[in-house]
Amino acid sequence: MIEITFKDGSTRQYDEGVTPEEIAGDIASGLKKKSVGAYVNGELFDLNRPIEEDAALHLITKDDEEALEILNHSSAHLLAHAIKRLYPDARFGVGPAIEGGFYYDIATSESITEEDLPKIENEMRRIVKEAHPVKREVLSKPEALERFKDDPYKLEMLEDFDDSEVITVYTQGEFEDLCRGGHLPNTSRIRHFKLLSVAGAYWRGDSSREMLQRVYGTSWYTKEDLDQYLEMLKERKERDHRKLGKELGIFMLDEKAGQGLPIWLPKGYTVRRVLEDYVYELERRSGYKHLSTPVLGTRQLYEISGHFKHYRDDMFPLMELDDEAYVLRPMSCPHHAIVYSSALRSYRELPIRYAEIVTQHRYEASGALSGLERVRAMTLTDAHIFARKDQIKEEVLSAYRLIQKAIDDLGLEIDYLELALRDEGTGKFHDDDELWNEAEKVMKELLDEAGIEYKEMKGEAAFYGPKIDVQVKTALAHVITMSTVQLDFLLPERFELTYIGKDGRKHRPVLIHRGLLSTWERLMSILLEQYKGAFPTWLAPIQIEIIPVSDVHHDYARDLNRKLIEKGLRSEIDDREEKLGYRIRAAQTQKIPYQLVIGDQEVENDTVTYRRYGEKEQTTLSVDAFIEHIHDEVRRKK
RNA sequence: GCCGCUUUAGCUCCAACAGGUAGAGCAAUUCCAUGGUAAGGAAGAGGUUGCUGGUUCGAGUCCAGCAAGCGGCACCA
Repeated sequence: MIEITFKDGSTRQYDEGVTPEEIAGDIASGLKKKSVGAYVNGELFDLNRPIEEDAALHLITKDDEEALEILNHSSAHLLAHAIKRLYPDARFGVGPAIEGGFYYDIATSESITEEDLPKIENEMRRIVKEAHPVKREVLSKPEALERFKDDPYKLEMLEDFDDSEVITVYTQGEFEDLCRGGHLPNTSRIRHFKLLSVAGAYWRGDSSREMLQRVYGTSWYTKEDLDQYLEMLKERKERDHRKLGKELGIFMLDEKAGQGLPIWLPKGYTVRRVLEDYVYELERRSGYKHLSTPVLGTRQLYEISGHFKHYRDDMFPLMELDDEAYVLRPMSCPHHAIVYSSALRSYRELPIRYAEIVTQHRYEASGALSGLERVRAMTLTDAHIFARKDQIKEEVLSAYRLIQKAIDDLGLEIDYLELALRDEGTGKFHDDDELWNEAEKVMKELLDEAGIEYKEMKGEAAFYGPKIDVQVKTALAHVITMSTVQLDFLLPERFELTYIGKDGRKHRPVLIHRGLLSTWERLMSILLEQYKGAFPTWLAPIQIEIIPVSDVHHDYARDLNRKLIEKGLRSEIDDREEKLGYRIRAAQTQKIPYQLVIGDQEVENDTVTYRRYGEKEQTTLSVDAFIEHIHDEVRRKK
């Protein structure tokens, strides 16, 4: 007999070899149905895995977070099982559960396309119906090597195991797979799933190795959950910034203009100008000095900075002429370092904060380009803070607070922070250990002291130093890097930057790189998605659409339009010879925040009647009250 | 860059899917209708079917190469 201790501290006696499933059934039949796995002394157990010794048992039910992972993981096996039947020569890489679903990496002689997915799904359903028990088996490494001798990918994975490590194999019907588990005890427990797409994926995530085919799918415990997830995917398409950007005239891409080189259309540029003005003012108030530097720089400049050595693959190639060579700048820190060094600096001047709206060019891989989200020419508000070492913490934190404010003003939310650190021995980072250790230590300290949580990301640092990346989540759970604060001890060395200290001697300042709101391109893609194209009034390219009922109201409407524009508002008039309903519909489709219908009543009383985008209610105000109303919204960034 | 898919009028198309020489809706244009909160009516116009080759008597339809876009991977603001 063994003793099982439950969550609430109570205990019960069972025969040795009892399974979590049996125990669940012993407690309540409903619990047995709901259970999908268990923790036995903290170790993840399958429901049907025997417990051999006294243990603390925690059953995982469908309501627990881990439950979906178990389901998706089992679904991946189900997928592989079906593929193996349909493509007998298939070999398998890895097949994990991921956020929102699962995938399996597969090598077949015949390529799988999306048209094959229904066929594979049907086979999966057949295997579900066949209700195969899922059995776990422990093997020694030599046994495992023998068992998978025909599967090169599994063999390669096995090589990484220690000889002493527990290796497990899961079998369902004629299909078996090397796998850590846990799994549902029977294929019949997978019900509501759908295969979503096929894509290529490098074996072991290594671009120098062969590419496998990855089939993506999603699996849920109820039909409602599955439908809801599929609905979310549909909604994501509806909100896609590329679709909205085209419909609303925000930006365009053109093959002849160049891949990854977006063109800002008048409406998009209007929004961008509002953002630029906003950021300029925000920075001015926060002690930043604005300047402007060129898009081209000499090769020498980027050799000094180290970009030429560490960043060359991301740069457009050299332009050589006469005796000089130039590059399109990928970053603006070298220019700002030059400006810093153009005068003798005193410790009293520091920190010096330079900000600039810069256009940068980066040679992004063609396959990485995507709408406004990944481009090759980008414009952003970039800043570099030159500070004394004793000012680092305060400056990094105040940069972070500025970021928080800007993100909040835009109606977005910070999801989490990443602290990107270096990974020694990759060659991606400069090699002064002392500088690295010091920089990483300060960053951790200041975050810890301020009680700010973060995720450490090894190997994600910039080549010149560690960085704090601010991740923002949109309305559709789309997480993206929005802002960054980077600590750099290297460039000040490279550019031999100095300031005169209290002691009359020269000292080295530190450089803090600060990216506030990503790039205007990426920010626009996020805002389009966030607001589904319906910009808040302060950002909207057209804030007011005036629609005169008929010809007799044109003069009043035009005067009104002029007046609104005069008052700094973005107003437009639609006096086309079309029916009222037609023009109202046009204004609504363009998601214009305020739609003003002007008829006899308005002309007579010198008023406007407006309807907000998406609402039915109509409000009549005097012209002056209306202007004040809009100005108030703009001030409050609504 | 890599794997797969896609590419027909300004936009959107389950039009032309046994290869016979291009069809619709919307938008735009002109005319008629002067209309109070999401599409009034009519007419005409608009395409070397992404580009370059090939197969064929004949190619939007088949084949090859290239380009761009999309889904991922790798890379990343």
